Amino acid sequence: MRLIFSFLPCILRLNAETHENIMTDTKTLYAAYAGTIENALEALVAEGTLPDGTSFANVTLEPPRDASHGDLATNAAMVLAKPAKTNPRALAEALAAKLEAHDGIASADIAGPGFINLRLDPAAWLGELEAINRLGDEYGRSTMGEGRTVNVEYVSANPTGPMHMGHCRGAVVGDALASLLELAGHTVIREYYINDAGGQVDTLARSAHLRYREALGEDIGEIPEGYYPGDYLIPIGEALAKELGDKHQNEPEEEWLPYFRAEAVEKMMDLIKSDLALLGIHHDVFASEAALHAAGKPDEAEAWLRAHDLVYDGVLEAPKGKAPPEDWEPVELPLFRSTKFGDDQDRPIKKSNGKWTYFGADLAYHIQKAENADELIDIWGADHAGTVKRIKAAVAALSEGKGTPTPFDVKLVQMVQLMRGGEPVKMSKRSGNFITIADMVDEVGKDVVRFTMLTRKPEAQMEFDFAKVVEASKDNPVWYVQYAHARIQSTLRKALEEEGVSPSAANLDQLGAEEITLIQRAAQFPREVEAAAKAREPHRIAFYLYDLATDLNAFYSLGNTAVEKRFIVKQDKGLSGARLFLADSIGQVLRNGLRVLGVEAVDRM
RNA sequence: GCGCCAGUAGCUCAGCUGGAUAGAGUACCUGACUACGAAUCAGGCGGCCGGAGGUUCGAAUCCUUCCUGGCGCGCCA
Repeated sequence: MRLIFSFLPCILRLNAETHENIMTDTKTLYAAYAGTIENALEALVAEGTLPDGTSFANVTLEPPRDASHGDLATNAAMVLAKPAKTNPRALAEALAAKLEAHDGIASADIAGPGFINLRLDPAAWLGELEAINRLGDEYGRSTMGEGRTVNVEYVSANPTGPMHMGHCRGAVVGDALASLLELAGHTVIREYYINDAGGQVDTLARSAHLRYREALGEDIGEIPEGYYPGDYLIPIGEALAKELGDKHQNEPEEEWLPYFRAEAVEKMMDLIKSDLALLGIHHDVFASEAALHAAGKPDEAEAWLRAHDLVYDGVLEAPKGKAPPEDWEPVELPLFRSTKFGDDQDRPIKKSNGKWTYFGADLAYHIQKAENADELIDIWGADHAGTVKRIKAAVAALSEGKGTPTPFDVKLVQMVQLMRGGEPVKMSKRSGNFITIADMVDEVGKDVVRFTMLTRKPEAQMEFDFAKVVEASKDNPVWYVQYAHARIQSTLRKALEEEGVSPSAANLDQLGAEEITLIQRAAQFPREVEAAAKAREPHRIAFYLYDLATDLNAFYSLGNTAVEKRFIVKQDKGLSGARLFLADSIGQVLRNGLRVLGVEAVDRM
C-alpha cells in the first residue's frame, strides 16, 4: 500500500470493522477518520469507481475553514476526480454515501467545488478528550518518523567567545526542531560542530596567552589589533597561570601554541555549554574539526571525488561585480565541481598553503555525520546562504557514491534585530562589547527568549524588543499561552480546595457544543505536530498554542456572564467534574506543546 | 553583474506545501467585571496578498518577468 494522507503516512491501517474500537484505541481522532476515508476510497477502487493503483497522496482531512461547514472536511473527491475520469461532485456523492454509513459520522455533505464536510457524533469528540487524558504527555506523539535517525546540527558557534545574540535564534530553532522531530517519531542526534582547526583558534590561543602573561603580572597594555579583546579571556588566563606557573611566559610561540589552543578551546566550549544550558539546550555530540582532520576524513573525501572527476585542479576567476580585491592573483587549486549542481562557481577544497578550506573539511564532516544518521539537517545563519549550494552538492555526490543518498536539508535562520522600546540596540563584536545570551536570559528569562524566537518563521527577519517581550498582555504570545495554562491550574486547585471536585470522565455527555469547539482545537494537536515536523517548522506549534489559548480564554469568559457555564458549577458536581476534565485536558495539550518549544508551563504567574 | 530570503489590514505577523467568503494581534470605535485569575472576553472598522503575464476545475501558495528591502558573492569561518 502506498500512501495516502500526506500528514499521516503510517497510521492508516484501520479497516472498517474496527471502527467501534477507535475511541478506545491509541489512535487520535484525525488519524482514525483519515483511516475511515481511506477505507471508503479503497472500497471505491474495489467497485471500479476509482482505477486500481490510484494514489491517495494528495488527499487531506482538515478542519473546515468555517465551523458551520462541519467538523472535518476532505478534498478527496476534487483530487481524485481526474484519475477517476469523472467530475468532483459525482465522485463526492459516491464517497459521501460510503462515509455516511459509518457509525461515528452523523452526516457527510457535499459543498462548494466538491468538498465533503463531515459532522461527527459528539461522542467522537468526547472520546478524543478521553484520549488526551489517557495518553497524557504522550498525546501528540506520532510514529511518522518510523524511528529514522535525524542528525540536527545547530549552534556550532566558533569556540572563540561566549554565545551572543547572533547565535540565539539558530540555537532555539534547532533545539525546538530536534524536539519536534522526536515527538514525531524520529530518533534525533543533536550535534555541535566545533571549528577548532582554523586560524581563529590560533588567534584565540594567542589572546589567551596574552591574558596568561597578564595574570602573571605583566603589563600587557591595550589589547593589540588581531587579538580577541573580550574580558571573558581574563579568567582563562588566570586559570592557565595557576595551572602552569610561568613556564610558558617567555617561550617562543611554537612551543606553547598547540597547548594553549587546546586549553582555550576547551574552556571556551565550557563557557558555550553553560550559555546553552541557560537556554535549556544540550547537545548529544560535539564533533571536533581538528579530530576530523586527524582522522584523515577530508583526504578520503578528496580521493573519492577525484576518482569520480568531481574534483580537479583549476584556477578561479576573479569575483565579478564589485571591484576585485587588489591582491587578487589567479592560483591553481583543487576545485569541487559545484557548478555541475547549480552553483555559480566551482569551489576550492584546499587553500594555496595546502590546508583545507572550511568547505573542504565541511563536506567530509557531513559524510561523517551521515555514517550514523538516515537524514541530516543543518541550521545556519542566513549570512552563510551563499554556501548552501556547494555543500548540498557535495553531500549529494558523496552520499550517493557511498550507497543510498542521504537526505540533507539546510535551514537558514535570518538575523534578529535587537530593539529596546522601538530603538535599535547597537552592538559591536569587534570591541568585545556585545549582548550575550547570558545577558538576554538574565534580563527577560529563558522562556521568553525561546518562545519569542519561535513566533516568526525562521527564514524571515525578526525584531526582538526587550520591552515588548516582557509585556503582560495578549499582544505577547509567551505570556498569553502561559496565562491560559496558569488559569487552568488555578481553576483545578480552586475546585479541589473549595468544592472538593476533581476532573472526572463520568459525566462527559453533559458537555455541549461550546465545550466541543474547544475539544476540536485540542484534537488538532497531533496533526499540527506531524505537519510541523514534516515541514521542519517548529514555529507552527507556537502559533497553534496561541490559538488554543485563545479558545480556552474564550470559553472561560463565557462564565463571566453566565455562572452555569463556568468550569465550577456549584450545584452540579457531575457537570463540574466533566468540565474540569476538559480543562485538565486542555492544560495537558498546552504542556505537551510547550515542551516541544522548551518553554515551561507555569502553574501560577 | 550573480545567488539566497522576504514583500499579505495603518503597524507586527499567520496562512496547515494548490482549496470554500484571505486570518490573528495591535491601533481606532462600541459593549461586558459584587472575578471559576477582566493581565480577559464579545462585536465593529480595516485587503488589487508588491506589479504584470502564465499553468487549471481552483493561485497569497506553482512557473516566467519586472519593482522594493535584507543577507551574501576570493583560498575567511
